[in-house]
Amino acid sequence: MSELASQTYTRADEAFDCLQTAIVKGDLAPGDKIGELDLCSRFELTRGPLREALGRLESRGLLVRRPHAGVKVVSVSASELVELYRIREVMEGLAARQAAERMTDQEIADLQATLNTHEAMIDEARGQAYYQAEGDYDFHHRIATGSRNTKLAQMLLGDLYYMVRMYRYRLSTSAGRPHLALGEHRRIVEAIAQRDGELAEFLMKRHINAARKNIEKKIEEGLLTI
Amino acid sequence: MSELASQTYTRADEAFDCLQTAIVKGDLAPGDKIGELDLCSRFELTRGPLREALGRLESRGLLVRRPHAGVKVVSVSASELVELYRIREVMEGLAARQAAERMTDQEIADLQATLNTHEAMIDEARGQAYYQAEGDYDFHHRIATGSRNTKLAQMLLGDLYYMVRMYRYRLSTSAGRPHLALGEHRRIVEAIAQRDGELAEFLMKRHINAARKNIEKKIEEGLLTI
DNA sequence: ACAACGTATATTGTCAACAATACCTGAGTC
DNA sequence: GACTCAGGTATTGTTGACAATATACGTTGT
Repeated sequence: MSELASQTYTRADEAFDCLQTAIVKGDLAPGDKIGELDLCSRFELTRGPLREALGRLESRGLLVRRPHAGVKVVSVSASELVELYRIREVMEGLAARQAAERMTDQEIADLQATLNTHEAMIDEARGQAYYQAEGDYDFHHRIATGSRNTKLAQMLLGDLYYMVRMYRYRLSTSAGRPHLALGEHRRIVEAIAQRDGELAEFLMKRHINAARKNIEKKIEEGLLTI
Repeated sequence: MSELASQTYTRADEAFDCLQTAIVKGDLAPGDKIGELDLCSRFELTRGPLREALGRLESRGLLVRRPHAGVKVVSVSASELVELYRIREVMEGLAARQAAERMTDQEIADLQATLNTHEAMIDEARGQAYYQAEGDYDFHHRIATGSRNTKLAQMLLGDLYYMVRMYRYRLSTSAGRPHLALGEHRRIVEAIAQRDGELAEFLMKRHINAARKNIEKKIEEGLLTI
């Protein structure tokens, strides 16, 4: 996760990663008032590094802290998930545009290669779950970093994606439309390969828009109330 | 700054605010390897809360930490400032759109009132600096919160604006075009008042685009190399 | 019986001492 | 003279104990 692996891995970093994955995977349910001591014993940590990690997580909006009252995982509503996708739409649109302008040919080739891998997985009808979870993440991850926009990548990779993945784990949403999504991914990469930033932005926005509408539909059907 | 003033203000919060303003105002120069003890004596703090604040700041990208090597304020380049404005363009565009859909009539009235205040200040030719620094910030702040998009507002207010303000203090950029900016602000508010989200988004994007081009021009002229 | 208050407890916030590590200085060698 | 390597030092990371506060419970008064 960390870019160039700062040789020494501090306890606070460890705590941060543990907590983050625990929150994302749903091991720490939202709304729970969870004590620091519980967390310490759970992750074999002491309170110092733990508190530092809690501060970071709070700053990223994954949990909320009330002084002397405790920490709880942020409770999330379905409508907020939709809001997240609206943000993704504009930010990843920008990322796609800049990626088209700035990615190296090698990076584009790699991106196409990952898409082929994903296609193979879907055709074999196994690992659909993988494709939707990690594969999709991988695709968007590459474009975010390919934008060469440090802050943009940081916001997408460090904030938004974790929140989206949190929802995904919790509700196993984003189900369905694997072939559809792959096709959309292909078109986006095509536009990037042709260095057509405007088109790449348009396609990416439409892609995420479609994902959002898919989620909204599920909410309508009452499958997604949190 | 904190939304509903959590009665008790912890030392870590204090440290966080002190450091943030110090960074934004330029009292802590970027690139400086600044020691924890120095900071402690400077802000009358102890290392515990300080470290917690440092973690939060690092998480927000205002400073970088290398284990056992120290903390330094993130050094920023002119090109990265431009990248920031590209992000602002799409995010604030979205904010304007959602604000047009969701702001209360009262909020819109307040927004118009602040614009009148700003105009009076400019006409009196005093407080231009104020208008450009705090006034502009105030305008964008209101729209961000008016979007009713929690995460969007959090990202704009908690991350992007601090970075932009950091640059502003440091280079006293964003100079010029006060009347121009005010006119653009007025048109945006008009669109919001008419509940025309699409237009509000378009105008906001163009507004920030203009600001970005203004900065790029200065960079061309060599006035803004960092 | 219900409400309000005061106390008790458990949890969080804070502090100061200890341990580990990166950087710097100096000597030695090529 | 320049480079390498080793040790010292200062700074950071970590720990455990202490202080402050919010919640919960029991008591008391109406």
